[in-house]
Amino acid sequence: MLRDAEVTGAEATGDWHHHRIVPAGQQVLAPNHASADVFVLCSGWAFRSVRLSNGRRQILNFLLPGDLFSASAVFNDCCQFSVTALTTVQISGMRRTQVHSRLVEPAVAAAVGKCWATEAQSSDSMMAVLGQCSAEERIAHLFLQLLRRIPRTMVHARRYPCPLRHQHIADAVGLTTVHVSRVLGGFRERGIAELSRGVLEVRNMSELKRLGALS
Amino acid sequence: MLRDAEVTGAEATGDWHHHRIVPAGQQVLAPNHASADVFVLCSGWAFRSVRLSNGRRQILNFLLPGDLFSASAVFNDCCQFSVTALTTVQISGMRRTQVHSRLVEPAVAAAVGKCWATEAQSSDSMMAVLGQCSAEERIAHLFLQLLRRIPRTMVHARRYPCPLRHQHIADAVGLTTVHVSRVLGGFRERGIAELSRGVLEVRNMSELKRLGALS
DNA sequence: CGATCGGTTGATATGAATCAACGTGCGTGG
DNA sequence: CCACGCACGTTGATTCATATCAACCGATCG
Repeated sequence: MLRDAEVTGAEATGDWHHHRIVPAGQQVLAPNHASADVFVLCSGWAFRSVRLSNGRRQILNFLLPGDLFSASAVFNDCCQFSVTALTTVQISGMRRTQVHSRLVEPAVAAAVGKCWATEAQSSDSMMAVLGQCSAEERIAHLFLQLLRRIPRTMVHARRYPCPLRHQHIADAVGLTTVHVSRVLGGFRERGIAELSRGVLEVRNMSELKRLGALS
Repeated sequence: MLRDAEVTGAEATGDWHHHRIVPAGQQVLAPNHASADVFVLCSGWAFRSVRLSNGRRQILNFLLPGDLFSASAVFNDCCQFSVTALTTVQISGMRRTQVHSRLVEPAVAAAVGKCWATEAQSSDSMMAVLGQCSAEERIAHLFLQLLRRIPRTMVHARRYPCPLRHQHIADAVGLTTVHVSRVLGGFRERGIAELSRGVLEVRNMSELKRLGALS
């Protein structure tokens, strides 16, 4: 959990707003601990996940710069998920009370509402994918979701930065790493997409969309 | 969609609040239509679902009396899901603008926030179940979630009202009706639970919890 | 009385998991 | 600079859970 001693930058910005840097692979937020803060990811990639009693892990979503850890954290002080850094990340925390007091500003309320709606839609489509889609469709859908969110400025010649390992994909879409490897091998053979050394290269976007579009 | 001609009760309560009755099996809310209202289920059961391009349907959750169709509808006027009545239902619609203006009352804001947090947690656990659990675990988890929400006053001798058909269970947890039938047969044989003619009878709660508890 | 719907059961097919071996790149320490 | 270990990915063989196909049954309803 966030301990005061770990917080940096609080002095410079006032006590309602502070920053922290977490190296790749480390847990950023532990589950089932109350916190007075609402967190935003400022740089790097992270993911939100839960650990089940059988030891398995479900990745609930991936966090990119600008994402709230969870929009519901605006009203909820104790979250059941954990957040883990995928790359080195920079996070910013704001006091929940401070966020609440600014909710009277219509622009702030609208922004939170929009964030909320986006998250809800994304959860809904993930449930549909996990419940109804094949392995290929699941992975294609995950890629498409990520592609839409990776900033244009980071993309050159359809090569998208994407620091996921097979294990992350497997835990996000409910497959094993072995099967993820086979499916990605198929994508590569068929000239659809190729994930290698932190780069996702899309070779046939329309085929990827055909596989991964839900409706 | 909701047409004004279908709205009943608006005269009695003022134009910011109206009721409607929908018979079992009918669609209550069509996907991808904007609406100026936020809806609450007042009586009966319904479900929220999406239809995929391959024709398959994912039930996202079941709605019981008191549930908002979706908490995010408070800020979002166009939803991608549909809502269908499972039994005859009574619904109430409130003008979104009216809800917004009441959000300044701390009690209202807290209620919406709590509703939001509950929905988010439920989505998260559904994603974990769909991604990581076996057929038995999925169905047990669904039952446990429902049991917690069915009002005590409706329960006699561990017999819970539960108007789901196998098809609804199948679409909610991502299985076929045939396999749902086999799993429920197993539950019956092993004296865990029995679903028949709209009643779910729990015979061994601790075993059901062992199967369906996530953590 | 037939038709339809929901549920059950058996036989078979198939997609993904599991088990196991191997390769490759990379950091670490000798 | 090399040897080693380790994490990650790939591939093949096999197993297993669930889907699919098909037949049948009982209840309900026009």
